[in-house]
Amino acid sequence: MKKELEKTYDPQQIEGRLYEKWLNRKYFAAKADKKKKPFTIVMPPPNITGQLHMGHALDNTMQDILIRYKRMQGYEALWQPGTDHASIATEVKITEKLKAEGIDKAELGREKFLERAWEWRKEYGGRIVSQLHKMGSSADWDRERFTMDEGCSKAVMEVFVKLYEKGYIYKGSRIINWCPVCQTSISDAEVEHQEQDGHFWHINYPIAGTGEFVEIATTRPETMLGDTAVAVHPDDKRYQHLIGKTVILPIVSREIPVVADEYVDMEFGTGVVKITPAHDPNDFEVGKRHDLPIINVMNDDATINENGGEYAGMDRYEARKKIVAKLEELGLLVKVEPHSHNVGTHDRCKTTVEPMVKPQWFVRMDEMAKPAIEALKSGRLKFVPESFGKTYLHWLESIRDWCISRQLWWGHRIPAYYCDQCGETVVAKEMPEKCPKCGCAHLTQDEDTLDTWFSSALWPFSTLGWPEQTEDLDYFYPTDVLVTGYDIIFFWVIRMVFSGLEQTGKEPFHTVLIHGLVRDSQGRKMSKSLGNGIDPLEVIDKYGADALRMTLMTGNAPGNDMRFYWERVEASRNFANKVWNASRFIMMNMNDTDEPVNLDALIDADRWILSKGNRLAKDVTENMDKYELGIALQKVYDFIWEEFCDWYIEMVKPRLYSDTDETKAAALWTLKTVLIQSLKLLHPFMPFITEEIFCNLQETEESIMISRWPEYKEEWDFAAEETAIETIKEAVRGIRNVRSSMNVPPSKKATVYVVSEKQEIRKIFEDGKLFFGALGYAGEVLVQENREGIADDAVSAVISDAVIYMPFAELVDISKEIERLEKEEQRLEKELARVNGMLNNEKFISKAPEAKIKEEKEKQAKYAQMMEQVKERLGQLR
RNA sequence: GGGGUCUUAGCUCAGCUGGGAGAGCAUCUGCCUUACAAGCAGAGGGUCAUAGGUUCGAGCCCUAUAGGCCCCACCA
Repeated sequence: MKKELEKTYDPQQIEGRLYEKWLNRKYFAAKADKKKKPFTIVMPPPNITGQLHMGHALDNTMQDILIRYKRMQGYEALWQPGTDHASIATEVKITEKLKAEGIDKAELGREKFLERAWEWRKEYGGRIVSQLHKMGSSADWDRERFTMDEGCSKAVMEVFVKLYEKGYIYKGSRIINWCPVCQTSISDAEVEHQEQDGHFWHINYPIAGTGEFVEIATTRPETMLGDTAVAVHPDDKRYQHLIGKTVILPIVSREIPVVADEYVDMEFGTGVVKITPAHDPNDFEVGKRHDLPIINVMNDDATINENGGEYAGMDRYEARKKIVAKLEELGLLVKVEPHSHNVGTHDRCKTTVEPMVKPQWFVRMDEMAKPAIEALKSGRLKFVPESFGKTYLHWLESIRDWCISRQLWWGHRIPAYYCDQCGETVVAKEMPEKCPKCGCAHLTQDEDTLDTWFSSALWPFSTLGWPEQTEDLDYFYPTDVLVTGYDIIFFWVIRMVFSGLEQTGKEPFHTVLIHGLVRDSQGRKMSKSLGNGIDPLEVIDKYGADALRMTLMTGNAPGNDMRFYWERVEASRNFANKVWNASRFIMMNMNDTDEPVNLDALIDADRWILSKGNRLAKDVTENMDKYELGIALQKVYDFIWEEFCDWYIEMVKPRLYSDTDETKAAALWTLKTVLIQSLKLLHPFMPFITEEIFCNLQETEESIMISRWPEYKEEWDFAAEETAIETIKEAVRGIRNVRSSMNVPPSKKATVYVVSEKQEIRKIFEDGKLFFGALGYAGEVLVQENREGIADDAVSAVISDAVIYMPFAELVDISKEIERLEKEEQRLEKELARVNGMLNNEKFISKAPEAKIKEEKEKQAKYAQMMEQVKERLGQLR
């Protein structure tokens, strides 16, 4: 006897057990197998500081769905997992923790700090991984990597040295974004522009040797301490006479030149700009063109340094106040206007960044951007949805050099060594024994580490063994699909593409599948500060991983944000329960003799559902291949709930409950076959419940996840039977409709007459009498050619090619019946008007495709026929 | 300033290559029908933002407008 299932589905009881089973049986393991085609996804490595949030849940669900789908299709599917050291995020957390213990990072020193960091990694690095297990993620965990493990570090050194030797990596003193709180440089991508209300201070600068002034406007008065020029537009008629003169910088009393530069916008402000090369990227460029001195006036924590004279030691904003006050006192402050402008902030700590000139390492982007642009334009790389390709192109086309050095300790230390004696710079994978120039044996390694994204840019190939030419690299690389949120296209996707192309000559993947953000029910971003985040683990505890996965996948198109509602999780859980109970029903009715059934033994209803399921497999596969995961899931959902449960199972019941029915075995075979097929289609989305049912149903331990994905079968296509059953469904709906409008309870059975002139229609109902009667609450079903013997006042439902009559002796309400028929008449009139309109249009006839015309003609005939019946009934009743 | 995207039922959203507007939730009416009340059956509810255009035919393609969101950008 088959094992009986519990009455309601309880995910808690099965998820942990099944995941253990999958792990033990090594189902997730992929190996290079030349007989199979590979399919590879690299998991975006979560930060070791991280905890699973909805974004991870969505991201990983999508990847798991694709991996499970491809695995079932017979691909050697590798989902390569790992974690990211997340240099700055982790360093900040460790520093905070140290602080709480009363330890100062600087006092602790680099060595000891790194020891603590590795301890941290050991303690927390596995946390998020075990949380991903709860989602059902079928990644090959035995291959788990870490961006700072030996292999990845080796890849980083290799790339750094290669790019340096090629001249693509260089060190230079340039203006960079500096975070005064994190005390490190950051890249352009890490700067977030925020609109802030500020002021526009108009200041008079005295022109040297005259009693005149020139009025400049600035949003950051404190930077005037570092002014080394004043600029006007070369064509500006107002200021021609000033070019070449000098002005006296107020407060500082430095004499600085007036230069002409096209950067100045004559229309904006006063048309005169103060130039501070050390603290503004544009000014820096202007300074370079005019060979201006660079005077840095700030310390690393954004306090004013010794170049700021009496303001030294003050915070930049305090200095601003003091300087404005001083200018006012000197009578040089012309006016103050409110002004809103964009301020660059550090995306991690939200501190306003300070542009500063510092020696940093950069990656030259111009050459490497070209093939990355070409990859998209040629179609070798594509985004889903496509529109993100434009974002990608736009960024690459206007890309600037990438500042990769960070003044942090946790990360890959830059492999540059400086000779203590002659100062020579040596870039090498390992510290050289002596200076190649002067032979000195004392070299010191660069103190800086690399941007965390430098190592993640190599992730698709470093995890597969590169720079070694491993079998895995050869087999699994290039990978196939990259799944990620649109928020990290710039940080990560672009850098992987140009790195992949530069190092391996190939795009690291052919498709980038983009998803949006999971927001709260009010559409707000989930965030710690708002406290509106929903913990995926809580959802799993309450409703199960399958319900969470389904919630994240339904009703959402790629790239769009979605809102999280508990109601939606409930709906998903309800579906799981539905699947569970349908399976339970089937198992309750199965007998031990599992005899094979010939297709010839099937009746119309069986063939109908088989045919529907067959086409479903085809449709779902097409959607999956187009990455329309939400649509695919919706189709499986609709099929299981409506067609299979609400219709087919109900049709089959009278046969199963009868001891004498000869088609019982056929019914059971069909139930089981279609259920298994549906479970397989559902498995990528809801792995746990499908596994549990599949194994119970088949009495096997062999997982559904390694079963074959359903394929369309020609011999399961039954067009005629589909039409037949659709006719019966139409009749059943008609009956239910009539009964419902007359408030007839289901317990009240009636004789149902099916009247049709067409022999083939009568046959359909004769063949399906048993279940048609059950679905239509019929005491008895009589199929006949005309309405002989049927009371005139019997209620009726008109369907295509037939009329269904139900005599309710004591319930008749003719006026209601007429009302209903008149409504039907109106509906048909509208339909006919539409169809006739089309078919009477000569242009439609001459231009529309033939198939469409034929379709409309068939409809016309059908509606006309129904209309005739309705009119006839109305005539009789009136 | 540039680019993207959205505007569809009361709410949240689907809608594939143009060919009779869909789902979930909510609402209303009946049902404890021996898989499931986390259920079954039925019903109501939409000038698909607005205005033009292309087409035999537009929620879908093109143009403009309005509003929302997002990204990028060196107007000090």
